[in-house]
Amino acid sequence: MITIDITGRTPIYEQICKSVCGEIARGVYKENDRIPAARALAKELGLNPNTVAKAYSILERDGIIYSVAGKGCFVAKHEGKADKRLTEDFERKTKEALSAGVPKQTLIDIVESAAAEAEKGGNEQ
Amino acid sequence: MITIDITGRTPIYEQICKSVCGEIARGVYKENDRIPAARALAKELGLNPNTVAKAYSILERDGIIYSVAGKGCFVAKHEGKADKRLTEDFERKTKEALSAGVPKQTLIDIVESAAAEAEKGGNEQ
Amino acid sequence: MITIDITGRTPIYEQICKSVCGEIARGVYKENDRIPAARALAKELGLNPNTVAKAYSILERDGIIYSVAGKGCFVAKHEGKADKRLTEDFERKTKEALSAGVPKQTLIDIVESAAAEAEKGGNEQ
Amino acid sequence: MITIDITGRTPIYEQICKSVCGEIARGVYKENDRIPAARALAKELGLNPNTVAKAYSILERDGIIYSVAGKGCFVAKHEGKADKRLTEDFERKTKEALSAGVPKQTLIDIVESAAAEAEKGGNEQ
DNA sequence: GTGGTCTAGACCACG
DNA sequence: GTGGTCTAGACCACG
Repeated sequence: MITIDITGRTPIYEQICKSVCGEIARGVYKENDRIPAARALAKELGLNPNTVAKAYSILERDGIIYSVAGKGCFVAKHEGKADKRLTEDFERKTKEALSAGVPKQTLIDIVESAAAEAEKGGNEQ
Repeated sequence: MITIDITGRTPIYEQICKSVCGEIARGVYKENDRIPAARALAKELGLNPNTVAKAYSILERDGIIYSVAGKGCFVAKHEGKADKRLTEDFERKTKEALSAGVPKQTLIDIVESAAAEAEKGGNEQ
Repeated sequence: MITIDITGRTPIYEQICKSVCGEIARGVYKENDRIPAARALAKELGLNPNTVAKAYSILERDGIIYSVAGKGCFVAKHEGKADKRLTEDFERKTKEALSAGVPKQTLIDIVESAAAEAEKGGNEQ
Repeated sequence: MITIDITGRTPIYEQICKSVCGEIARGVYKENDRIPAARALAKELGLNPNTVAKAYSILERDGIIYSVAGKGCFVAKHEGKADKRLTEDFERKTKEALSAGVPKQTLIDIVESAAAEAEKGGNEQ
């Protein structure tokens, strides 16, 4: 399930990109699988079709999906790009925290406790 | 030293907040210490005074500093708020990555390698 | 109707915050209702847009409204924060007066007579 | 005991005025009593002498004290002006709250609970 | 159109 | 000198 947060600084199209990459990384969509039509997804999420179209065009530009006119969008042979996209924000924030002087161990502790909480919270997926 | 990154989505005033919190967390400024005058910092960074003033007023609202009109801004008894502010982005991105299905170990590996690189890169701090 | 008092020590942005909270508390705007666009309100009140924007951003930080860039500002699930904001100044002044030695009954008398006068003066609301 | 809050919007000289009025209203200083010398009070509170002098000159202008060159400042026949000064902020905030739509009873409840808390807290004075 | 950010510059009270 | 407030006006991303 894709959930969109209209509050906050992350643009909606970016959230869509992340969600699709997440589903690709988790194997929901495999290479050459068709992903949901932009218009259908827009309707489902109550978004402007242009917003979803923008997300898809970014994913295409990044080599994660490819589009076939009149057919739809499909997962490309992306060689891990989808996975990398999921962690690039995390990596940037890691570097920022480290350069601000936060000790490595503090960060690892945060990861551990977040993971423990996530495990406890829900066993879906 | 505070460095500002013009590119990217993080507003300048937010970067200033982070930098000041970093210096407080590292003990550069202790409780009731005076932090640099808004106008002086603006001049040093080549920014408009309003931008620094905005950052300072946010830090005051958050209880990390207090301002005395006509005197300056001082570090408040903030009870770890400065430290928390440095890691809250990291924590949010950790949770996002985990809920997207990224394995805990992948995140820890990223932290480790970023820390190794940071250590190699510069020995300041 | 929002009226602004230029004289006195209360900043304009604070008066806007109070006014908006008053309208939320009175039910003029309910949860998820859109409040007036910052620029429209500024024009109506003859103020600079930045002043209204400052008020709105404070209300957002306080969790009373949330903003959706490109859409507008909306009333948040604020759990009485709007009401509390309307009485916090009064409460502070109550405590100050009491600790200065003003008898409780004197304060109640003031409230009673102010309320009587307000009722007589105008029947709006 | 006079305590000064250097944070917040209330100027120091205004706080001094309030404190002196409070002591007059409570009968600590009676008509024609000498109040503390400005310079002595400044030293005691760690303030700039000009700040205390400003407070005293305002009290004199308002007819609450009178000064005798070379002798000091004394409590004037002020006919309740000192008491009124202690409640004028409270009265203003009462009116603001009422005009914002806060019910009279809510304000009275706040006074009652603040008084109850004050009684419980300390029995000094 | 909407909010978000930033620059530029002014004036003020306070101390 | 210092912070606080405000106006004026610009540019941007988003949708």
